[in-house]
Amino acid sequence: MEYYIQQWAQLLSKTLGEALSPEEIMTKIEIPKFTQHGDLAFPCFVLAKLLKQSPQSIAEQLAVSLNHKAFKKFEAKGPYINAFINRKEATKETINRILYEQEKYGSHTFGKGKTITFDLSSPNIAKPFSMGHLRSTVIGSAISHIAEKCGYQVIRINYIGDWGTQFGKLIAAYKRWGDEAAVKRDPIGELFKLYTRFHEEATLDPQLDQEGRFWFKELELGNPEAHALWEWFREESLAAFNRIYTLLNVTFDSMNGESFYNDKMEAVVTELQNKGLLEASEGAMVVRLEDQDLPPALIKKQDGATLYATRDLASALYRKQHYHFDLSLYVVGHEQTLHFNQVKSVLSKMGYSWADDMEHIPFGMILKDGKKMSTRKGKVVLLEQVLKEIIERADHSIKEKNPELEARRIIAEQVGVGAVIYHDLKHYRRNDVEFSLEEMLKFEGNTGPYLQYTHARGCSILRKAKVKPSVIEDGLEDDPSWELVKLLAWFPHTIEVAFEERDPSTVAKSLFKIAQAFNHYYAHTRILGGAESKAKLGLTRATILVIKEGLRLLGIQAPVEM
RNA sequence: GCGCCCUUAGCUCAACUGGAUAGAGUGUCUGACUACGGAUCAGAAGGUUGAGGGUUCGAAUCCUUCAGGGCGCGCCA
Repeated sequence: MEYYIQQWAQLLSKTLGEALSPEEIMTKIEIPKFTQHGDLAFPCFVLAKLLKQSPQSIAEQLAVSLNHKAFKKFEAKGPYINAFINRKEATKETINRILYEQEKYGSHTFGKGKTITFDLSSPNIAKPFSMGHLRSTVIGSAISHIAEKCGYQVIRINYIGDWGTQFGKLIAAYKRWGDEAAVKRDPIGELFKLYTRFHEEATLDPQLDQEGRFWFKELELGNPEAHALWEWFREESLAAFNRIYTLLNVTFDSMNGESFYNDKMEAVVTELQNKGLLEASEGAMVVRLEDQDLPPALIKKQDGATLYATRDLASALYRKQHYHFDLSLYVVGHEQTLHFNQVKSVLSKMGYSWADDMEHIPFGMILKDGKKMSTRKGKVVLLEQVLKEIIERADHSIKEKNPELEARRIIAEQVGVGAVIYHDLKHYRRNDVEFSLEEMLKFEGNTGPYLQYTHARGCSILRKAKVKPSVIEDGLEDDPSWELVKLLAWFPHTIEVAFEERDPSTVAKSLFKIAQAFNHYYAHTRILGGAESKAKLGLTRATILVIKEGLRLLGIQAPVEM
């Protein structure tokens, strides 16, 4: 599709006697909203000033003088020139390219030789895996796939929250009210109960907070009892997280959590000291950032224990040394924007210019009744519960619609999980989303299962056709197939935009449109048999290849039957 | 109080980053050949883009004021 824009821009530039460069024209060319306005449009307003004529008359004059073999015709419509692409040629080219490249279609090379580290998921041990963690996991994972498709080498880091005052609190809570057998039976549930109880009682009894701080300090000092408890909690939690990651089909290259940086923090603190950045303030150690219009970053607490900023500094340094990243992306909720800016600023002050290569990718929160879900008060929706429920529904649905399907359980998982992932990724990542189980459990309309269903149906046709077209000789011309082909042709560009914007929803939206166009096509055209059967089958196969690859980028499976 | 973000159909969201008649999904109502899989398709209804002002050929989009909401703002992460 970009090819046509280029061609037309060159042609326009030439006929205008180079009053505008092809590049300038290219940025102006747009895709018309209405099909009767053709495939590409050029608004003539910019020319009005240059040529001192009305845009309407410019459009009229230009339209008649244009001529290019890739285009069927050019039409003036008010101040616009509309271009109509030669469909037969374009459908053939596009379909054949997809059939030839298959799952490679849409790849780019601009990331070749460069490395990106991803900070994603990063759940807190001691807290259950919530819907909020789902966002970081799923968005981060999708962007990392998209980056790979653009040629980058990616390193997925799950920076587990396995260190910090919350462990002191958890240890204190366990020592007060804990029951070993109960924790063994249901680790996450029980630990979470202890955690919320701690926060409830701490509001009445400030003594508790002190106890929590005390135990964290002990943990940092290497107290064996504290350490053993911490280790136990950590293992149990990780096992539970891994169940979820398996379901979500997410993998990591590093599970180095915050605790990994314990022995690397003192070095950071001394470095800050040596560089004269550290200051005592109200008993704590801080780096002042007034010149950046930011509040000071806290490096050490009054009692000498470290804070998350300290650990984030240590981990950033480690990642740079270890992975030599060209870009370091942090997929973290937007409520941490300030913290992230502080960390970056401190690194800059330390003289590390690569701090500019660190990028926060914020996303909106999942709200409940318009409010943030608070872990501390126990008001969270647990991802595992939601997944369980939705897989059950998918299973039920398959039983009803496709009773003889084998491996129902596996497909049900793919469909259910696909619904959850897609529901998250279809929204622009920065918007807050209101949590609605009802909405998430839907399998109709703009949903993951809709895309999967479209894919399965396409596969079904190919099975019946008993041939797998790998090249077609003739193109197609009808409206429904043309609309579909245009969308398929834009797919590579979509990938590029999705990467640049670090926005998986771009891919999700494009897939939905493709599926919609295919279903429309399918409903109005007999694919098997008849004239142009081979081209139509080719288009079908091209479509399912793109849907499958697009879903893969989003982390969603594409079953051939469902 | 200060800073950042948000407000589009009943609901959930789009709109190629300033372009033609603001579009989908869902919900409501109505239809689809004994169908290449009905988790689909077609149609109807639904809007002063939170309010006012400004910038220009042109504004949901940029600037400004106001209203409503969210998040953050030194010992949580």
